[in-house]
Amino acid sequence: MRVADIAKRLNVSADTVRYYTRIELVSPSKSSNGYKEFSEKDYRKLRFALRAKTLGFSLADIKALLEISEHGDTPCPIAREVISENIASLSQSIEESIALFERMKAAMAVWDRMTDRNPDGETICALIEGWKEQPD
Amino acid sequence: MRVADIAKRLNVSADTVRYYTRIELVSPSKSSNGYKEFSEKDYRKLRFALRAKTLGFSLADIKALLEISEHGDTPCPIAREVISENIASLSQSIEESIALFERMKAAMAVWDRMTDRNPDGETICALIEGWKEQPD
DNA sequence: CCTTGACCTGTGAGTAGCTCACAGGTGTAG
DNA sequence: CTACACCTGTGAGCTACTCACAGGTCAAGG
Repeated sequence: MRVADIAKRLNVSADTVRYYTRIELVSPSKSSNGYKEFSEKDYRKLRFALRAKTLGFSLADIKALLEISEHGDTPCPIAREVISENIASLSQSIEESIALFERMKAAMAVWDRMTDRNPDGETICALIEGWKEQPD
Repeated sequence: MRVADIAKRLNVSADTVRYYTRIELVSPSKSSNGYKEFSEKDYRKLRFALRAKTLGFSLADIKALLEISEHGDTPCPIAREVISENIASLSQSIEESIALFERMKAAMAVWDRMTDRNPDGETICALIEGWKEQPD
């Protein structure tokens, strides 16, 4: 299989397959004209990578898991450890995103209230504006 | 003021100030030895940038707002437009993050149930594993 | 006047995970 | 054999920093 074939089978872009090859998640052989030639094993590795990605694994983590597996060991203890860390950090980043979301909505709300009374009011902006207050 | 002074006043790292200068959010003059020399106006611009960032504006957006403002126009209509778009995309990305979070927790839960019965079970891993199923 | 040494400086490169631009190769129809 | 569509690999670009590094600055001490 070449890049376009395997990309279609995996339902991702050819560029993504090329990128995964570039970071050596897989190392396809090269045909005489220099084109990448993917094996069935490469396909399964990439499929594994895409599945792991839906669980939030980074490509670096995935690469490590594949290497452990290639070594004959089970990657599972490490997979669990990683996912457990990821759960913690994702939980935190969701909270931060929600806090940001609230700030953004609050800013918009202030602006909406202002425009009721003051059609050309730019008051939301004053929250962040004001760097020009003095001439210099 | 030099990099370290302004960084301290803004409570950010000197590298951040240097970065903001590099992307030309501000363009401090240079003293004879090549060091950046920040004015009070630069300080206010950077303060504006940091405030806008807490509302989710990207540095590219902020740069645009500053340029509009410098031109003598009010950046507020654009600021509102941008924040409104950002609210939509952030809302979506929060939903996606939560879905990911659920998938991760589900995977961990499967693993927990398995280990109750099967101390060395690596079943969570089977969810993503299996790329080695055939020898090749 | 000189030197030590702490601290500060600018610049270049690295991060994650692609995506895009680009010059050139391949393969098939006519 | 020549068009021409399509495919290829590689290099660079994206965000918002952060870090490494070689060298400059400056006050204290000799």
